[in-house]
Parts: sequence; structure tokens; C-alpha cells
Amino acid sequence: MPTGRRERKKAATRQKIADAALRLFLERGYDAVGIRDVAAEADVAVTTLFSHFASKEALVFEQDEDFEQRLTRAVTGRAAHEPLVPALRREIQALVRHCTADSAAPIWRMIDASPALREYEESMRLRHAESLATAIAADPGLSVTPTASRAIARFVIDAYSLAREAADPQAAVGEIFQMIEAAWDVTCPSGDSAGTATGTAGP
Amino acid sequence: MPTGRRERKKAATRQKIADAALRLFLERGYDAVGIRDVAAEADVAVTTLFSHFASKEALVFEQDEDFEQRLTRAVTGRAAHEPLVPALRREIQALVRHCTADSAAPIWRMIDASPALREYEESMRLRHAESLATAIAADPGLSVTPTASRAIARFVIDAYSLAREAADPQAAVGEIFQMIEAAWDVTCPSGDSAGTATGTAGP
DNA sequence: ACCATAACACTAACGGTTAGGGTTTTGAAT
DNA sequence: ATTCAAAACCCTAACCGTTAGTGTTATGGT
Repeated sequence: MPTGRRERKKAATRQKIADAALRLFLERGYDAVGIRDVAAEADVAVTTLFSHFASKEALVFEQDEDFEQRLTRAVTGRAAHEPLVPALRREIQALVRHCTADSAAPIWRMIDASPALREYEESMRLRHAESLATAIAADPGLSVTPTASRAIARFVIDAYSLAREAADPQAAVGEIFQMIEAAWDVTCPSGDSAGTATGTAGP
Repeated sequence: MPTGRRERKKAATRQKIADAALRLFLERGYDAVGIRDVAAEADVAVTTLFSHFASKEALVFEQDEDFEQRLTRAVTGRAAHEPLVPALRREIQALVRHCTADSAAPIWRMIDASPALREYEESMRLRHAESLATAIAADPGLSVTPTASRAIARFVIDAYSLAREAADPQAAVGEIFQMIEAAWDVTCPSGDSAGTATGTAGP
């Protein structure tokens, strides 16, 4: 019961749709491609497409669940007694590096050019912040109020979003995380801010 | 040339549409009311409605420009030498009090119930954060990097958003602004954190 | 009195999305 | 091997927000 044929076929269909969509979007532009075009290119019915993706925008952010999981695992899966904020900083740095890579540039250029995609990404980020807040609040080694955990989660997501748009993304992550570290120290009873990397410097 | 008849009529039409929309939305629910219903109730053509409001969601957030102006004026219009963060805290407190008042409850219940409205509000908040960041960056009395000003602006908007949803909104504003104050002190060369409300565990 | 233009109206359409109702494929139980 | 329920898929037709195109009226300045 691990990998039935049904699940494999379903995943293949999903991927076929996502690939067709991305190809067309990059070729002709997001707005110039209709849902019916994508469905035809992937050789599926429109209703099938919408049974795999909740909206046209979701076709572009195919792997947002990976993103969400990486964030929460940076919290739940970190080494024992490892402080929270540096772990999050490392993860955000990796994510920013990943999505500012040259290979991802055309996709992000497309996203930045489309208000609909930007808006969708914003609401995705809010979902991610909420997941992150839940993970932080659930950590038995930390004792923070619900409000503080939600605030820190939002700040971390803000860091990602702002760094991605900054002239020097890596430096921006460093700069904003200095601020987050300070904000965190206010809420956290234990005063060990060990790991507060002052650095702005790159790799 | 201040109040010509034309401008008055235009404003009246706009208000007539907004009133009709809010009435129908609260009566029957946002999703159950179509644009054509609103236009009919306001006795205007659909195209006229869309020449006053950019989208269906914008009908609900009629006064979002006030919100934006209050934020930027809290920065640009504060007393000389008054520290930034406490001024912002006061403004956010007032805004939160305003939109958690009993009279506003039905509207916010409607917004919270509609994904489309929530998403629209999120993108509105991002616009507001951007305006706020511009105002902060333009303040000659402050010397902050663009990234830091954008980060602080987002944090402030986050405070508003989180406080509105918190069990005790006023307390949440206080709690988050302690964090913001600490984050601000990191970026700001002058160490005068005068106005840091309640107990801060300083570094 | 005249005219450029703002404000409004009407129709028809476009494009994302969904409901309704069908067919085929799959996994499992007999 | 047969049977069966559910999953995955397909098709058609529509709904609804939104816009283009085009025309009409009211307004304010000259």
C-alpha cells in the first residue's frame, strides 16, 4: 500500500499539468495564457486541472508545501538546546539563496510582473507564518505567549520577503535577523543570545 | 473651485454605491450578493460601479486611504524629537481600538468569513507597510537603511493585524511593540529608548 | 453660446471557476 | 476471476467579476 499505481498516475498528471503551465507561462507570459490553453497543452480537461490545483495562481507555486515544511522543520527538527532564532536564520538564508539563484530568475520576474501572483504569494506567506507560529508555540523548550510566537513568525516571513527583493539579499537577511534576535530576547526569559551573529558578510 | 457640483455629485454616487453594497453584504452575506445586485440597488450601471471602485472587495474597504494617511502622518507629523516607535504605537493602538469596537464587529465578522476579503486586506496591508516604510526612510531625523525601514514598517503592520485577532487586542499591541522597540534599538544609533513602556530586560 | 470632458449607461464579451452528470480506471474483497 | 465502490477523469454549460467598445447627458470654463 505504499505506492499504488493510482497515486503514481495522479502525481504524474499533476506534474504534467504543472510543467505544461510553467512552460506556457514563461513562453507567452502569465496573463496571455488561459486556463483552457494550459489544459489543452497538458491534454487534460479543465475540470481535471482544477481538481489538482485550486486556482490558476497555484500552478505557479507548485512547491509551496515544501517551503512550509522546511520552515516548521527548522523549528521542530533542530538540535536539542539549539537556540531558535539562529536556526531560523540559517533556514531563511538557504531559502533566499535558493530563490534568488539565476535559474529561478525568470519565474520570479514573472511573479513580480503580475499583481495576481504577487497577491497570491502574500496570502501564501501568511499561511506559512501561521504554520511557523504553531510550531514555535508547540516547542516544549520555549515558553512564549501565543501573541509573541505569531509575531516572531511574521517577522521571520517578512525577513524572507524583504530579503528576496533587496539589492543584496544575503546582507538583508543578516540585517533583519539582528532585529529579530533583539525582539526575541525581549520575549524570551533565558538571556542566552548566544549565536547572535553580528555579521552582514556573505559566504 | 473647491466644491463644484460635479465633484459633489460624483462623491454622492460613490457613497450611494458603497452604502448599498454594505447594506446588501450585511443582509445577505458577501458571497451571496453579486455586483449586478449592488449596481441595481444603487441604481447605477455596472460600469459606473467599477469606475468608482476597482473591485468587488474594494467596496468593503472604502476608507483604506484614511488608514494609510493616519499611519504616514504618525511619522511625518509627530512632534520634533519625538521618538518614532512610541508614536507609531499610539497610532496603532488607536486604530486597533477603532476596528475592534462593537459597531465594527459585523463588518469584520464578514471579512473574516470571506477568503477573498481576507486576501484583499492582506495586500492592502502590504501597500500600507510600503507607504510607512517610505515615510520612515524619508525622515531626516532618522538614519536607517532602506531594509531596516521596510522591516520596521512590516513589523508595525503585523502588530496591527495580530492585535486585531488577539483575545486582548490592547495587550497584544503592548506586547508586540516591546519587541519592535528592541528591534528598532538595534538599527538606531542613538540609544535613547525613552518611551519603552513596561519592563524591558535590557541586553 | 460653445465645446471639451467628466460622469454615466448599455451591450457584449472575456476568462477563471464550478455544478451537473457521465465514463473509465483502479484497488480490494469476495 | 468476478464484482464493486471509489477515484480519477471528461464534457457541457453555465456563473460571476471584470472590461472593451460605444454612445448619451451634464458640467464647467471660455
